[in-house]
Amino acid sequence: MHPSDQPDTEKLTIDQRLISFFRDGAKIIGLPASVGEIFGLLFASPKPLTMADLVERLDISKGSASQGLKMLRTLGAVRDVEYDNDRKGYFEADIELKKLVGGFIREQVRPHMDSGTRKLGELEQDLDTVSDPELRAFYENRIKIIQRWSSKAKLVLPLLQKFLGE
Amino acid sequence: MHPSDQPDTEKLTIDQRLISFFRDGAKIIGLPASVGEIFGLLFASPKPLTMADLVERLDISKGSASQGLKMLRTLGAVRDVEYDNDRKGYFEADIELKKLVGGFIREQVRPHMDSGTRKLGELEQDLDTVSDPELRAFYENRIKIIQRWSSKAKLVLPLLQKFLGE
DNA sequence: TTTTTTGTTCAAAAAAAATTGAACTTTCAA
DNA sequence: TTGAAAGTTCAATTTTTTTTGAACAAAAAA
Repeated sequence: MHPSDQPDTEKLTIDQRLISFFRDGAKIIGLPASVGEIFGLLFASPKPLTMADLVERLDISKGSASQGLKMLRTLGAVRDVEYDNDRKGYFEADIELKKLVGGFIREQVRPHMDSGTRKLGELEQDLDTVSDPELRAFYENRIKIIQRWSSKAKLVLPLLQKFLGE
Repeated sequence: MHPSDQPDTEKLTIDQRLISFFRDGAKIIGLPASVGEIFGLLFASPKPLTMADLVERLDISKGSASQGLKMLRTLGAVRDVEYDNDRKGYFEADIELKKLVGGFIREQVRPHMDSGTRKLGELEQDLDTVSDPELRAFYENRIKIIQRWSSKAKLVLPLLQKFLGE
């Protein structure tokens, strides 16, 4: 019997736990685990970190670190900061929920919604090609249903942003 | 030059388009493409379909059809119906947004949120193990930030459901 | 019964997505 | 300039997820 009766999970440090927390969070919203880990480490760090820090502390490749940072910057979840008047780039996690959610909606949700809206339009065009009147009426109704969903979805996003902003 | 000057996408039938629409939608919310296709075909069908219909019309395996239907039933997106007083099982798409979103939240969102909440609790426990007071104060603040996010998230879901329920 | 039809399960195969790392580019200091 | 440090890119690899299909189980018809 081992001296410690604590389960495995008890041995993790706070920063390891934060990294794991954000790794899981990233997977949930459909982002690569490495992206979540990078954000987690930055979030858990009292001072800005370099790409080399990420590579070392997360044991990931330079490629992953570079690509992950790129994605996080695009999402507005990480920002470049001056530090140590050093030529290296330093990074910091953004902690404003409004900004994080806003970036996610802008980069991940909107493009999908726009493409969905476009496809829906194409669908409507093609109604003319349906000759059987009964089937056509059925499809018309189905398309109306999706359109109702779509207009709700379009209202929800700004509402959500408003709710999360402060 | 080919006689038709229509691009490829113009040749699709309405049901093919609906299948493609829901395949994309499924991928976006992190469900397998086949699950989206099954829902799409059911949504596009004026009458209930059997598993054999799905296998034939979507050209998927019996295994995929069975698993996909299972998931869709769990989500409350598809229901069993009596039809043709036939021994076979017949299925129909559910078209109530409230129910679709509710099922998704119940099956996919809540479990993740609960696990996140648990992890957050563990994190808080471990604050005691941080001896450096400055670092500890930093972590305390970080955890507070996540807790604020978390309580917002917990308010958002019922709000969302209320908004979507007619 | 026995046979046929219907549906499920799950190990293996295929497909998709993430990650690596080496080659390349950029930037700055010497 | 040249060299070294920092960062990016992307084809190849690894990992993860999805899909398949054959074996199995359940249920009803013959």
